[in-house]
Amino acid sequence: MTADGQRTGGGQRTGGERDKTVGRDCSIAGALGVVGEKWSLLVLREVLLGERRFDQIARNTGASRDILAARLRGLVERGVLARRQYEQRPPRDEYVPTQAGRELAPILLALMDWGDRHVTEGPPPTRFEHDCGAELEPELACRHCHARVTAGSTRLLRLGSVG
Amino acid sequence: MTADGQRTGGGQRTGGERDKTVGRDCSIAGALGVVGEKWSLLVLREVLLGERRFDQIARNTGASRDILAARLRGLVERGVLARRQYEQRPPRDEYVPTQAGRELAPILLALMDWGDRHVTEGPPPTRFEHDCGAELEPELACRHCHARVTAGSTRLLRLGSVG
DNA sequence: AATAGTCAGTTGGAAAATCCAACTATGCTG
DNA sequence: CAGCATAGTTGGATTTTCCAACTGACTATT
Repeated sequence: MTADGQRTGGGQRTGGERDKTVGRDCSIAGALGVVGEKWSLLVLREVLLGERRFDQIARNTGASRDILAARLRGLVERGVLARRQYEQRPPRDEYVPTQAGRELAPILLALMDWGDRHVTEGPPPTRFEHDCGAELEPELACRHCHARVTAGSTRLLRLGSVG
Repeated sequence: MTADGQRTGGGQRTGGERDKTVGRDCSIAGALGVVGEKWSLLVLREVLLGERRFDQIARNTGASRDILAARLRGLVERGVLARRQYEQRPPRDEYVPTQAGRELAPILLALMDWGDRHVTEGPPPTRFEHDCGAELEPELACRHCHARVTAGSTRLLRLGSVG
């Protein structure tokens, strides 16, 4: 689990193996290699919500404690979370998001929005308000023209090869 | 695997079990219950890229054929993909994205962007151009004020409970 | 000082998911 | 019919995950 996987590895391969039957060279696969394991994104959700202690994260995600310990270790290794002592008397550590971890927040919000619209029945269980005062309805936009980005509004410039 | 999971189920639970030690009621968990299994998002990537045949998807993702068959079946059941005959003479089916599936494209693009910036070394293996002519650099924006949405620009209005 | 409680994990063994190569099934083509 | 292509399925090995119970460090209580 030597924090490699990147470039060609990554993929969906859970462990930290070496490329064998790789698949397409692709940063989606790379990203999933870092946060795509079971429970990782839910752990990150809790941390971003401010829940930073082991027991709470375990309770709120539903992950079993051994897997949670493994995920936290992995996310710290890969730079998504950092571990910090927040109390000395009983020496206690907490997990906080790194910059890279905070930059996953939009992805979680987009996933939440999709889940609200396509899987959750009834009203959204969790809701956010944006700084502008409106209830958050996120959408992906182009940084340049600020128009919405959808499946049909892009054209492929270059495609990663299939290693 | 009765396409339930939703509301409270979903979670990270891979099979289609019933809530036991659920975790927070949350549409992120719900969404991951639909597309969070290993390989699902890479399969969707291929389908959205236009690769719609079994063998190609297998090759381009690196998933083994049995798992791929299970994923395709699951994604069709859950309404992310649809199966359609594209040829009669040798009767052949292809997998195409549904509307819900196409609406996952922004999430894949956001993941790709994050991967480009935080895990892939070197230049992005895959690049898109937006309709506006600029190379795509996606960001999450508020549908109302069109400002960028980051980890710090939202406030929690309501939080799903921990079932 | 013993006892109990909290927190953050670790352990061992069972269950489930994934991997892999080989095989089947269907229809076409020569 | 033999050979090829596509789309899976099968069986068995390997890897992950689950689960409950346990450890270890420290604090609070009596």
